Amino acid sequence: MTIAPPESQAVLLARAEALAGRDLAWLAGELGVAVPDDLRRDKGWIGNLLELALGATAGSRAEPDFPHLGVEMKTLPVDARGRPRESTYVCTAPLDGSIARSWEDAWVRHKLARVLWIPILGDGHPGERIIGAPLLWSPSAEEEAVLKADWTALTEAIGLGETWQLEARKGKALQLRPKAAHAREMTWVIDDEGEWAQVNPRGFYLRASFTGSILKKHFAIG
DNA sequence: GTGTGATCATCT
DNA sequence: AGATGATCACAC
Repeated sequence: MTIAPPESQAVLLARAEALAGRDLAWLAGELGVAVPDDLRRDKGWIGNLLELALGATAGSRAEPDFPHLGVEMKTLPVDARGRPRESTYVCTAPLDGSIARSWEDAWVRHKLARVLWIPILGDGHPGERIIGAPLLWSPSAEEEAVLKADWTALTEAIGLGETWQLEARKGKALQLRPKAAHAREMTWVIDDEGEWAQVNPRGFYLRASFTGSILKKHFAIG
């Protein structure tokens, strides 16, 4: 079953809102998709299911999920208290020198310019998890300032070849984490002594505390 | 092999 | 329990 791409952000949001409160087993049934018993071997199952349901087109290409709308969709697993259970993957971190020269050009910034967050409630059987109320979001001035500061610091460390600094402890909101099939997978970088070196590929992730603050800001009872 | 979708597994 | 580092599946 294929769903046509939404013609506007309003339509996209309306579609997402119509799914809120449903469980994933229901949605999978509507789409003719089998529900796995757990996500160990289907880590992207929820994300792919929601993309299908909302009419995303980009697939695994390096584009927003809704290219014509400039919107990226991300599911966000949350616990009973409404706090994100995991960090959120944003995109691959370029370690090879093809780094954007400014935050304005950064891939991370474009990815996060407009995001449709879809909270997924529960941590039990995938089919029993509930689709939450969606949030069509753009970073506030303060949020963008934090992201920019983190990105600048992390990018600087990459640019200087300080490979030992490419660890998850850095960054208030944005962090670098391994992003590969396994730890033996390597990519080439030039280290701080100008020598070629091999390191595990990294990706940019949003800390759960950051995505949690986004949800809290928009859904907290005033 | 790289990028997209993420969660798992382990350590502190 | 929360964070860090490791890992799984699929498309191209």
